[in-house]
Amino acid sequence: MRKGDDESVKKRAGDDEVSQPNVKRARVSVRTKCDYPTINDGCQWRKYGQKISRGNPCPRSYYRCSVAPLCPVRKQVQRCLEDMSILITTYEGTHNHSLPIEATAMASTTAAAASMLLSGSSTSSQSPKNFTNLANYSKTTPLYLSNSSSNPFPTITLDFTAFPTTSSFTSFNFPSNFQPGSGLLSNSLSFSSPESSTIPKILGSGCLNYDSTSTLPYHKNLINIGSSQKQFDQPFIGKNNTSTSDKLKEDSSQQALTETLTKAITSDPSFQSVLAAAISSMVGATKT
DNA sequence: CGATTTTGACCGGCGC
DNA sequence: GCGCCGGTCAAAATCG
Repeated sequence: MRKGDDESVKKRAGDDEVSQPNVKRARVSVRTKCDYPTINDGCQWRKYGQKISRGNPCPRSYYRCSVAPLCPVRKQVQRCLEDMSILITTYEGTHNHSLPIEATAMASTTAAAASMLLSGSSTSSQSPKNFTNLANYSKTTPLYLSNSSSNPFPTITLDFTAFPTTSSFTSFNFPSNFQPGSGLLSNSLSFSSPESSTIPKILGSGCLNYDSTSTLPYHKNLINIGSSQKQFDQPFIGKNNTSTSDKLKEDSSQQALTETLTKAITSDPSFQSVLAAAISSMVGATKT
C-alpha cells in the first residue's frame, strides 16, 4: 500500500510538521545511564521502527507519541557505543497536547531546550550579557563546547550520566577546538513551550557541554545535569527482559529519573541563564 | 480483541 | 548516475 501511490506517504521523512509550524527540527538528546531498553519519561510512546545504524552495533529504535494521534513528537532511542549502559534518547518536536505531570518534566525540559535552539536559529540578536555570564561560569566549571561545520538540525543534549543528583555543581569548560562559523543558531532564550505554561525553569545544575564533533552530523550540544542513577545496577540482559518485577523496577527507576529531572529543573533557576548564555554565546560566536 | 511491537521494504538525501 | 544510509511505513506477529 505504500508503494508510491499514496500521497501521504510522501510527507514522511523530512517535513511533516503539519500541526506545529512553529516547531522546527530542534532535537533534544537525553543521555541516561539505564539498563533498560528505554526510559520512562511519563509519556506514552509507540515504536514504529528500528534500525541498525552504521558504526553502532546497537539498534536504534524510533518511537512516536501515542497519547495524541497528531502529536508530532518523535524520539529515537539508542545505546551509547562507548558505554552500553548509557541510553541516548533523542526527542524531536514538542507535544501539542496536555501531558501527565510525570511527562511534563521531561517534555518541559526538552521543549524549552528545543525552543531555545529554535528561537536561536530564527533570530540573530546577541546578548553580551549572557555571554559574560557564561564566561563567568566557565571560570569554575567545565563546559565542553565545540562546533561542527554543518548542522541541519540543532541538537541539545542533556546528560544525566555523570554525577549524583545534587544541585551544587555547575561546570563549564570550553575546549580549544571550539570554532565559530556555523551561523545556525542565535540566542533568543525564550523558555516557552507551546504545550503548557508550566515550563520555564531549566535544569538546575550540572555541567553544560557543547559537542558537535563526534558522530552526529548535526549540531550537537551537551548539557550535563547530573545523574539520576539510583538502582540501575542490573545487568542489561537484552530487550526481552520484561518480567513483571523487572517492569516494576524499571518503572520506579525511571520515575526516579523523571523526578530527578524535575528537581533539577526546578531547584536551580540560575541554570537557565547559564544554559541560555552558553547557547547564546555559541550562537553569537557562530554568527560572525 | 485492541494495542503495541517486530520486521522487511521503500523512499529521499547525500556522497562518490 | 549509482549506491549507501537513515528514517518511515505498514502488514504480520505478539502481548495483555
